[in-house]
Amino acid sequence: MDELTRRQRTILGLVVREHVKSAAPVSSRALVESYGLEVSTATVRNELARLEELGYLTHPHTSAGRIPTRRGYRHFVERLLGEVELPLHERRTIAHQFHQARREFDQWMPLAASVLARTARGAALVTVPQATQLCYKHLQLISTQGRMVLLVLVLRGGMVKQQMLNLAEPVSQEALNEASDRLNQLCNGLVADEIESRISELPSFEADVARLVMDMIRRADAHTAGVVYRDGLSEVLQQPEFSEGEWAQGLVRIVEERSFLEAVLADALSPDVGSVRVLIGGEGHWDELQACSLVLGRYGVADFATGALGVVGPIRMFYGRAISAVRFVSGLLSDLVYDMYAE
Amino acid sequence: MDELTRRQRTILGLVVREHVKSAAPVSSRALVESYGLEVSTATVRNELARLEELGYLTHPHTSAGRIPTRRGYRHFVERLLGEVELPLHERRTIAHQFHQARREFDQWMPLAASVLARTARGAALVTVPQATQLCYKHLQLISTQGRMVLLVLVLRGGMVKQQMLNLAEPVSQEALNEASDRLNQLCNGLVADEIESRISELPSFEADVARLVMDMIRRADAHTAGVVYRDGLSEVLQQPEFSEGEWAQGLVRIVEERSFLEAVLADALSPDVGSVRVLIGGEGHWDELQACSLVLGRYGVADFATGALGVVGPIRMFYGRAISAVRFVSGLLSDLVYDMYAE
DNA sequence: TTTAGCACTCTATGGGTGAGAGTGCTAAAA
DNA sequence: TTTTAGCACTCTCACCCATAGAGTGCTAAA
Repeated sequence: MDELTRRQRTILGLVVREHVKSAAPVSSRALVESYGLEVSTATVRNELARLEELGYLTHPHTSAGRIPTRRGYRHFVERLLGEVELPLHERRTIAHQFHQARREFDQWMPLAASVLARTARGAALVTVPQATQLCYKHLQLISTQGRMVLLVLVLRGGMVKQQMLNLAEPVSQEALNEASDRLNQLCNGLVADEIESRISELPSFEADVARLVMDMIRRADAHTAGVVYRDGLSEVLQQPEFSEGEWAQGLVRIVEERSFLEAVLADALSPDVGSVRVLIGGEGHWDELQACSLVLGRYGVADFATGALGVVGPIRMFYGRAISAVRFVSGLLSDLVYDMYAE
Repeated sequence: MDELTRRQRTILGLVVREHVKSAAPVSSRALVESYGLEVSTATVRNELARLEELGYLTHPHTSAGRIPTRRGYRHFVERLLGEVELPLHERRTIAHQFHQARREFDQWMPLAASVLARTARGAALVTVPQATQLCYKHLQLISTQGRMVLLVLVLRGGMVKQQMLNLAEPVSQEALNEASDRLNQLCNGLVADEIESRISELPSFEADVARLVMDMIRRADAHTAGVVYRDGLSEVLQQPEFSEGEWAQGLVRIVEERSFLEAVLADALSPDVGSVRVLIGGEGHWDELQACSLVLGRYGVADFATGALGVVGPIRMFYGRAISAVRFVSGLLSDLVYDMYAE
């Protein structure tokens, strides 16, 4: 992997930027004219040929301009982009929106998805944060009718699960309150296994409820794992590469098919909160994603609860905006999650 | 609007069925050969010409076969389809799945979407049920750290809302329990306006919480209104009419853009629980939906809580399957919702 | 090392052609 | 009056060809 000269780096950067803007192959003339290079088209052509030899650029056919290869994009993202940040006014607006919504848990994910989609100009994906260790915080049994009871379980971190249960015989709300209180005293802060070990200390009705609660905690992960908030898919589908042809398939699949998304996340997402990974054109082993790139991040509080967020777009996406948007929104979400946890 | 002869109806029905299967224009020969009609192609051609004159069929060009018009599909759905039902074994399987999930509120919507998509062979949309009249059922204040408190509000019908609040000074969990109890006694079964009228009866801390609760109840509608579960979009996008060209736009927009879906639902969805409406090719006033049809239903318990569900597909969808699937799933969901409500 | 000049290659476009599909019409048959 | 066979007609589709234009690669000179 030879070093590139300064001029080669400049030209590679310009080809990427121009192609991202125009969606068409970039010619030597276009580069010289649009960016006022101080050299002739022939010189640029020589450099383009060299960059192609090195694998950063390619040709659709002999007499077309150059387009970046995956490797070209990768080099652009890792070496040429530098540290990018959203403009201050955008950061302010976004931070303000998150501040407004800070109290309303239900709003966080849709807000994050919407902000990401608009800021990064791509389709946004945000998963619900998953607690690394789920533990009991509070339980309430609420009688609804006859023998039907609504069980509301609050886990540490504010996750709330609900389930109906059907009792063998009617129980008054007062009795339900007492049972709830007893369970709350015994189980506060415990994980599923610890609850299991204390079940024997409980009267039979409470023990039944506790068993159910254990189940709910154990399955809570699986249920929420898949909940993904999305935004902006239809805008991205209007990009020329998707407007016709079957490239749109991969884009729609990653946004709509939970299992596909999970596979890609498992493969490409970093375990570290705050880090951002870029997956370009499927990186050779996701055929459906040849025309797409993903910018993926993880947010939350390590060892407590983390979630994933990302932007999907055509391979010629605005990487600078996407990366800085993912990083910035990830930070805001992490702050919100952090505030929810007792230190 | 002239009456059609029996033979014309038969032929119209066959054209629709054949076109739905083949996705191509249907020729007179194809009809005679595939369906063993006892007449010649010339006779069929005469009838086809007549059906075209009456507006049920059209031609893409002179020497192509016929395809149904919106009117043709409409007639097919309303007059020719008759009462359709899913085969018994499918109904059994589906009912069984819903029975398994009956206790787990969070599973209802994704299950319904997944079943609908697979059964109707289209993209499924299911909205969360919205209570017609939201009323207070239970509240719990849970201290998390220092001055942060998690407020969990249960509404009648099992809807659970949560919100963080930041107190001016720390309050112990015991005091929070007492406040919760007082509010629960006073507010059980009340709607937002009734709570407002009783706020003066409460001590200041509880009154503040009650004001917040009122807000939450009033905004609960707006928040959940938009929550839509989806499934099967990527399968539908593989249909030939969407695989290239810009028809896919309308399909993706209705599935992904909340506001667009809401506009269409407001326009086309019947207010009656259990009824099913069919919107064919946008019916002339939704341009984006020219290539799509929707089969929409409403489920729930009238005057308590209802939601919408539907199937979106190409205009040449399997209307029989879609209608019966929507009707059947709607019934199952309605039963679940009914069970949640006190009579 | 850079550049001007030029030959070369490939695409995109438009016209032209022939095969094939399917219709509409007409006139005869039932 | 309805049905049908036969046939002319129309339109698409696939293919080929020629041409214009874009853009490159190469060579030789600056």
